[in-house]
Amino acid sequence: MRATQTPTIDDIAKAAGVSTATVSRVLNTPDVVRPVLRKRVEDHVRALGYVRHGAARALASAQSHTVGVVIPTLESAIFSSGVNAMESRLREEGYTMVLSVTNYDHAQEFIQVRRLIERGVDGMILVGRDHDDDTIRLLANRRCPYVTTWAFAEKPEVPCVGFNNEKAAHDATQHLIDLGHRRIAAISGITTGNDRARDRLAGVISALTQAGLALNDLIESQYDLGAGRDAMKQLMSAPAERRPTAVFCGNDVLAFGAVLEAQSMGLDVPSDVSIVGFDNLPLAEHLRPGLTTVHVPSRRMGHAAADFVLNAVKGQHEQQSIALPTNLIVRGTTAPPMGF
Amino acid sequence: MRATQTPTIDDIAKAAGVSTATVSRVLNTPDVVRPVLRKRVEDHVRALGYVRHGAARALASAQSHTVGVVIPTLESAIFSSGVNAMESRLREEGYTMVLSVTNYDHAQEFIQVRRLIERGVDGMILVGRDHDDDTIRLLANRRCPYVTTWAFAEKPEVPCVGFNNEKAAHDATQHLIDLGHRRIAAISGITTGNDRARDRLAGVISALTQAGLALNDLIESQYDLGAGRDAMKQLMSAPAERRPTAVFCGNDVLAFGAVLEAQSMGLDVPSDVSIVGFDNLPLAEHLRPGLTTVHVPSRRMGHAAADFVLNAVKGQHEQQSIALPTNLIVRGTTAPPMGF
DNA sequence: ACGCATTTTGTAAGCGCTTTCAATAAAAGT
DNA sequence: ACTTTTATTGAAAGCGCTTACAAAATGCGT
Repeated sequence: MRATQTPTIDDIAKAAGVSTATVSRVLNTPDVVRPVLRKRVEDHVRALGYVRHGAARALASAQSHTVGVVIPTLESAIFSSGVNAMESRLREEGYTMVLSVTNYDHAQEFIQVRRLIERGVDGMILVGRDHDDDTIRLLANRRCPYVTTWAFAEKPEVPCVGFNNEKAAHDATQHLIDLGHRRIAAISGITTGNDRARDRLAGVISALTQAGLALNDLIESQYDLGAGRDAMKQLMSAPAERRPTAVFCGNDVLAFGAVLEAQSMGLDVPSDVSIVGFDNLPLAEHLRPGLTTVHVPSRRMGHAAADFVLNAVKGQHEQQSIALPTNLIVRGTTAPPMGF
Repeated sequence: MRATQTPTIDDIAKAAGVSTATVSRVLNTPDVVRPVLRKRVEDHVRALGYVRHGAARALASAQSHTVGVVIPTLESAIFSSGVNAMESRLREEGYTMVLSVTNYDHAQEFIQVRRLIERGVDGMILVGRDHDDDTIRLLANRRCPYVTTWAFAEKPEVPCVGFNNEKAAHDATQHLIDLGHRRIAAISGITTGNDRARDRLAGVISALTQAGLALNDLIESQYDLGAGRDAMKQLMSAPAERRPTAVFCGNDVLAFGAVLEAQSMGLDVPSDVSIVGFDNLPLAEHLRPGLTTVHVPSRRMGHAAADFVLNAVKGQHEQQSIALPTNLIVRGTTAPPMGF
């Protein structure tokens, strides 16, 4: 009579002449039930087109087999590769990714995290070390395992699987200094509420300071091509003797914009101005000239972050945070300053 | 005694001295309960830090407030903007997006769809018109509302919110023909199991045929920069008199690769070879020269697709499929062929 | 003040599954 | 052959919530 309804575990049990407990077992721990029975149940499962009811499972077992991922945006390519890696790793392990976007807003992040907890995610992956106290407190109260990514700090207050933004930016800047640049400017992402942008900028400044230099100029800008171009235009319109000979960009999108704008202005990259980016997006290697940039192991990081939460979900507490290496990839957009 | 446990609706009910039904009501249909009581309950909800249990809700109400989105990949920027739009629309409506990736594989897609149904999504958004019969049948059997995107057909067998890939490619090709090109080649995405790629190619060929021309050359390639460059190199290494004077690229990533490769080979774009892309990714406008490409309203489409499923979830069946317009954006990579 | 319609609340029965615990069957000792 | 272990199964109690339905409270017209 309920033929049209979607079949439940009871239907299978009845059809196979076993108890619901047995059906549940062949579905979850097959090796614990006798092959004869297992086979019989499996046949009926197939025949009836049975599909498990996730909510019921989650309610009964207190596990949703779901992990929340909260990122600033999906618009740019910055996070896509890492998120893709997380998804595939989670999927391999039988988990489903629930994705939320915050638009770089901590208040939004709190709301998203809350929602994900409502959805009953077993664990959570966040971006960056900076979060509302509320967010972290909520996670802790609900004992929701989580890990932060795209950043790493020596004495992290939160578990993280990421890389040292400051050091990476420091190295990139050092490369410019070593090349002989003295007037170095930066186009940074918006630093407010964005620890990655802040750390990178700090790295630039520390390298500069260490070399007895000061930042030539600084523009904070949105992470998009147009904004990068605008910023570059502004930097390059300073009088020649004060104009930077090298520009550090907070990410590759900004750097692409900077290169393109410089070229539009009739400037040669790198002979008129050197540019370094951050992320090593696929385009970086193909652009003419190739973009010197910091390679970020986003795929590895995505995998590692997924593994980290999954371990935590499975009871592995007290895991060490993981620092992944970045490395500067020198291509064609950097060279010694003119006349050096 | 269960102070450390996460509070349930019963705890709230007890604390506020009302029944669980009332608590449920202030949570779901607040205007149906007297202000005094509502206030009292809300206070306790806040005080105890109560968070709804999604699985229990879903089980009891047969609604998860969740929508599944299944896309080929997150690696390239092709889908990110549309997915971002879906997410924000769904979120606005109180729904959560569950994202799955298929890597352009229909069998994977079936598995993902199945998993999402297990997770109890209320609706689903897929990409393209082509799917395994199993997938469509499963969706139908489970009465799971869904919509397909990034494609549109006049007499669609499945509901869709998308655009006409064939027509768009036809128009782009016509543009090349109108410019005077006669030797036109195509770098297509892998057409196997990809209706968008197939439709675009069909559009190219139909425009060509209509003009009494045949495709000069065709290369199917992965959707990535490197593959685009390789394909372009191959096309351009034909003897000058047979070499195409214009190349249609199945998407912008391929087109970026083609432009970059042509330039690397010392060819001028567009005077030596014209190139058109498809998608109008942000970079298209900034590249030098600007890429002539088909603008795809991915944001609008994402919103519309989300609205479509949401309506379907709310009982609006029999909705019309929606065709969104694309339009050719002529920039600097196309010009009449040399000596025309 | 009274009866009726209407609005608010509470009672309790599930939603579909997992899992404990006890019961039974099979295997292993002696 | 007879106990003791061990491997399989089933009965049934929830998991935390929603939602008929019934009951109680309120409002209204007269």
